[in-house]
Amino acid sequence: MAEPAAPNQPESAPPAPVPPWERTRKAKAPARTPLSQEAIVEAALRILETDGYDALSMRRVAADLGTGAASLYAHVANKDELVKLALDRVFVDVSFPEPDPERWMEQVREMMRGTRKILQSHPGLARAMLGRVPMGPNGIHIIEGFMGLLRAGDLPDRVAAWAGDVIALYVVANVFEEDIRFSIHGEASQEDVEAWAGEMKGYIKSLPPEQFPNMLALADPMFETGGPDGRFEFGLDLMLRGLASHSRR
Amino acid sequence: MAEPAAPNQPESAPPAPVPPWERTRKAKAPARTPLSQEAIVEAALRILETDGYDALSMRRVAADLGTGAASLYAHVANKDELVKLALDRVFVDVSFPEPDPERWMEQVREMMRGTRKILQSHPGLARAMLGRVPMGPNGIHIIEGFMGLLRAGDLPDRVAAWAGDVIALYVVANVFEEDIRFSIHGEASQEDVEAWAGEMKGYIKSLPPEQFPNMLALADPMFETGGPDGRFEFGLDLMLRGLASHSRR
DNA sequence: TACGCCTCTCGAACGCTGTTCGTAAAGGCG
DNA sequence: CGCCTTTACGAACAGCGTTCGAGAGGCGTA
Repeated sequence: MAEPAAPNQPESAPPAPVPPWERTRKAKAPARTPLSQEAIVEAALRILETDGYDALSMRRVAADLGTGAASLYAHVANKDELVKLALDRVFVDVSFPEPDPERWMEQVREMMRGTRKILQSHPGLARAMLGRVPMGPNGIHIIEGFMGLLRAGDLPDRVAAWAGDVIALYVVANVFEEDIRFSIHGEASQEDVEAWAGEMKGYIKSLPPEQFPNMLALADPMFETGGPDGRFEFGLDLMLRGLASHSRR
Repeated sequence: MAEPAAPNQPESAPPAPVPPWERTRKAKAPARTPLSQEAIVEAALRILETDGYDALSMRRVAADLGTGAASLYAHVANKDELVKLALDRVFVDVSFPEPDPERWMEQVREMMRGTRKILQSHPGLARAMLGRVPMGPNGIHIIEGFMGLLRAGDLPDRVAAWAGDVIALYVVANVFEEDIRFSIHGEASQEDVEAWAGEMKGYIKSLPPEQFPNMLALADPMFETGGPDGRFEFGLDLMLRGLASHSRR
């Protein structure tokens, strides 16, 4: 597929041989399909965005590029590296403000919200981030900016450095968990979630009170969804409160 | 394995037909290989424990049981259910104390340490927990106990309920991240980790100071490993400090 | 211009995965 | 003793990441 006349178009494939005049004209331009690392990474991101992590396979990326899986390996060592490249690529869009000691906590909150949004829009990237220090050319700037915000909080160095880790892990894990819930239960609507929560609540309340007094007491808040961001915000706030207790400011 | 007449032995397979006397003897006892859900779950846990998550495949479980993969599906709907069953099975070993309002925070700490240890000893279970509410017959008791501890902290109901989620997510994510690091870099020894940290620290310190002032300032604590538990304890403490700020006690 | 080199492409194949199907065998029951 | 339900499981399907090796195109040199 993807002969000179129509490079990288998955569904074209005219079986007719290329006419001679076209062939000579092509001799100058890159006649081969212009495969490149950048194109591959972008195709991968597109798949991640539209079809999720499980749909991301080397064969699928290659197919979207109008070629075979083997061709990718000339530009990318393996799938792991591809995912890592995609990860760093997406960090271009994470922004961070100039640290302001007066409102550093709110700034951290905003930065984490933004990071979460971006990870959410590319299901599978969260999974790819876990267990890695994403220090690509873009990632390293993000980390620098994040550390700047934490340092504005006048925290002990060790607290600032380690808290960065913990908070980042929380954000990533939060998105990953959500991804998994999607992939298990399907992309449930808010109503479906509420319905499921209601069911669970009913189940909890049917438990023997003498054996499960605490779950019974907490059944309502436990299954109060809090909207799509409520619980995320709560956890973020919990950690920021913990940080505040370290701050000398 | 090690049955009377040696069924379930992957490498035995005597091609000779079973002698008649043996055959009649068999008629009473369960002649078929005594496959059961329990045996399958236990085999799965054994694999998880010794060879990690990536080694856990239906074929491998079946092979360890001296049978074929298809046989498992009579007792287990699919791999996902198998993992879920294994998850609940392992929760038998999680213990939790009688809530003591005087030291509830320390009790939470201990319970989370124990949970982490158990998850660590079965790589892959952490992954299986993400995105699930592990409410099996055992899991539900664990949750009840955990909620009891949090309630002993005299927190607002919503804070207690949601904090349980957040803290559990943190513990699981922490172990999962560690698992992944293992599977990427191999089971690195403490010295390897220290060596890698030293390398990274050197790299950070070689960065242009005007572009990366914050990372430079935090390079040392950032790559101070803190031992195998240091960072986990720090994160746990961070969240408990946040909880303390909610406590009415 | 012609040739050889060198890089990129990519079909085919390997060994792995989870899962399904259909057959075959064993146990309990009439 | 024979039927019938339950269980076992080899073979196969569709997918995966990755490797190999043949072939094609562009470029530098003669």
